[in-house]
Amino acid sequence: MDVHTAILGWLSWKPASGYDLKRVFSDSEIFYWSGNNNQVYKSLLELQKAGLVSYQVQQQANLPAKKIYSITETGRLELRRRLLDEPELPELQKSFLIQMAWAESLSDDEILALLEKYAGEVSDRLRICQAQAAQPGSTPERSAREGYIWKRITENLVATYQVELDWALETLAALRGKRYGTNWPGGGGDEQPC
Amino acid sequence: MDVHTAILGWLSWKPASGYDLKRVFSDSEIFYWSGNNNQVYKSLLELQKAGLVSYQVQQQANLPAKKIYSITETGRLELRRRLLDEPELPELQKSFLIQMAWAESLSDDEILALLEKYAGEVSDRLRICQAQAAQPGSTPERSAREGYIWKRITENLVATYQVELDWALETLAALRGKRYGTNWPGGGGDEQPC
DNA sequence: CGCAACATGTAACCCGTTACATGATTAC
DNA sequence: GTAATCATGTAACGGGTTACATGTTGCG
Repeated sequence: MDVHTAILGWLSWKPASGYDLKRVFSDSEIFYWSGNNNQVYKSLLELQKAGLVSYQVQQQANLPAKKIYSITETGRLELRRRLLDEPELPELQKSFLIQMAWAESLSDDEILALLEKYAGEVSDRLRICQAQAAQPGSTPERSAREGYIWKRITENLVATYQVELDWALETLAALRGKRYGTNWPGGGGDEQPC
Repeated sequence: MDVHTAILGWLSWKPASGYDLKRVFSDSEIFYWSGNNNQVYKSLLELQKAGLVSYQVQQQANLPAKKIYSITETGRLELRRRLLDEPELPELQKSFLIQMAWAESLSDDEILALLEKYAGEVSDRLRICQAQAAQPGSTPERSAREGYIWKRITENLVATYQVELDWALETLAALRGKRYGTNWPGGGGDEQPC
């Protein structure tokens, strides 16, 4: 999934400058992966050449001029086309699992320390996501449907980090108690401590 | 989180050829992201130059010769060092969420179709993960601790896909029923339908 | 004075993907 | 015969990251 789609999507909501886009992407949990100068400015140039976006220069007193980009009609069509593409599975790159996988040469204490660190970081991130979910106005809500979808998007991220945290804490507890047996806690093997 | 670590890790369990590594990585859910010729063979050359791995050529009747790579003592030390690195947060690239985010220009039916497709694919992947969890011998179990950790790794993936599936199904149900309100189903906002 | 925020861009690099190249054997 | 598996590699490309380059305003 490329930056172009993310930019077209955002501009289909409201116009923005390259700087705006860069900031909003790198601050966001969903779009973070396209939050750097190079991509944004390069993509905007390409999109503009392809006629999918256009811009107007806006002069500002005491601040540098900015290029306000808007999506064109062609751009809207192209975005629609991309939105209808086959959905892709999430790409999970959990490098921590690789660390765990080959941790046999580490001591119990070293593994526990890693897991604690991991749980802490996941927990921090979880709280950030929950906080972002709370602040209004930063997401589009042109219809009840759209508002609901955006709520679900943040819930998706929260839920994802939540299972990750649960997983880490349960693994931690089991390793601390040296409970290596066949599924003491629940029974089903799933993360749903009802 | 590079391929080097993944390779060193695997070789710390047992020796393998480039071909073995490539196959085992691309078939795996955890290591899939390093499953291509180029990376594996290039990494092996670099690791060997750095003295972290060594190889012996093994001739085979009726089959091409293969280079069996083993980890060196230096390699083990280097691996240990990498295992103790700060754990990284999982990198979640859920391009589907971007599709949902800007779906305002799509009709209800189009969005429902996307969600159904997504749920189907996640469900398929989930079943693959669960199946892989069942087959023994493919993962190291040099100690009860290691066996447990590998079990937890597969459980992590299963749990991750499970929340994703639950999320898709609940979103689907809500959109079908046009329930855009504030959290009808549970109450907490979390994915735990107890 | 130095640093952060505003604002736009470029250059170099890393790493992963796709595709290409070779060549023997086995199975359909 | 033609495709798949075994086995090793290279080349070209794409996309994302880091760092560089430039210039003003405002804050501590």
